[in-house]
Amino acid sequence: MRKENFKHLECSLARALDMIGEWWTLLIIRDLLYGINTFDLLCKDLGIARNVLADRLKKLMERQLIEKRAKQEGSRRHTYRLTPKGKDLFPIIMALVAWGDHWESPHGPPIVFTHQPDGHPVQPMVICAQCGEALKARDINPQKGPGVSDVKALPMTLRPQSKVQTP
Amino acid sequence: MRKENFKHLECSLARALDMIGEWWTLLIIRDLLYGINTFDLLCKDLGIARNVLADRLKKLMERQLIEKRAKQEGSRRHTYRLTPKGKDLFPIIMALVAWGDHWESPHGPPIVFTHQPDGHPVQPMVICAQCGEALKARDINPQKGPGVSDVKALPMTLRPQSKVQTP
DNA sequence: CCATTAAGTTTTTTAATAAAACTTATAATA
DNA sequence: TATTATAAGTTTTATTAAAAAACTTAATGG
Repeated sequence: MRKENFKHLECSLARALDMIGEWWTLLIIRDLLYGINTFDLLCKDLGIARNVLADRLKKLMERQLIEKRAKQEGSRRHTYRLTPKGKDLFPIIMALVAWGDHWESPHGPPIVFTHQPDGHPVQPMVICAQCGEALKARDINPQKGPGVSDVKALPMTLRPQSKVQTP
Repeated sequence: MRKENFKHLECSLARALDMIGEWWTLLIIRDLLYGINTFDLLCKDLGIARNVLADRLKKLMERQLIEKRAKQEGSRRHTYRLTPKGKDLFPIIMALVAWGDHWESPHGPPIVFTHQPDGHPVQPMVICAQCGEALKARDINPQKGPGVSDVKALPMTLRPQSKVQTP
């Protein structure tokens, strides 16, 4: 049967993954951040099949994460650019890179990112902007929010008749 | 042909996605964080097919993001738990949730996460732990790191003969 | 004007997903 | 104790997506 999406879940993680959770998508966004921004460059850099790249770019445009611009007026040669919505994924990509550096790079990071103004190595960390503390799972509690349209689609722990205990 | 992995890329994002980039995987980890931790509970909560869930759990165990424990000694009823490596994805999940709340939840967030000790709504933000600044793409520059084993697998912008310009 | 490049599309093969039925063992209940 | 229900998968079949390579169409560059 058809590959499912996550629209049946009342969850912003599911919604985010519906936008960028497909195979290759986050790597395409990474490349656009690097300035690798035409169809053929993306194709060559990632080693992605052309039909798959075409599909992903189309979906990313529909979802308004990227846009396509003609290099010259009326030309069919294009450049793909991230929209603000797409650029806003940059910090998350950096956090994933940091996770990969830490857990999956035994010989040291393949890429080091230097941070302006003084060029120190960047060290991504997720904090709560409200209180400044680093995020830890045990300090956080999920509750039903204002955007709920179907209680049955919430995670079990948040449904009224829930018998599952949070850890 | 077989669905590719990203081992041909010298990039910690690619390595992270090889661990958690498959369909469903991050939602399974989210559920484990919520305390939804048995096969049947996961199955029911997510609406995932049983064979796919079995495949994902097996891979997550191989990759040491989760582990399985018998509820009682010798029993076949199990509980799945995140390892430290798996738990370390929590801040990233929260950052993705925040992105989804911001860009994909026009009626407000479906779930609000309160933050200890005073229960204010959490507001995930990625900063540089070194200098304390919020991460912005323009302040960051990628450079070849110590873990590079094949220069041709680096992103085009970092290869010696590169002609692509970073934006 | 001719070769090359860019940006896809089409075709074919292979792999992954979904759904439902099935299996095996354990736990709860009458 | 016998019966039923639950848990944790596995198997089977149908559908969909991905990979690779060839093909198309238009625009540059020399």
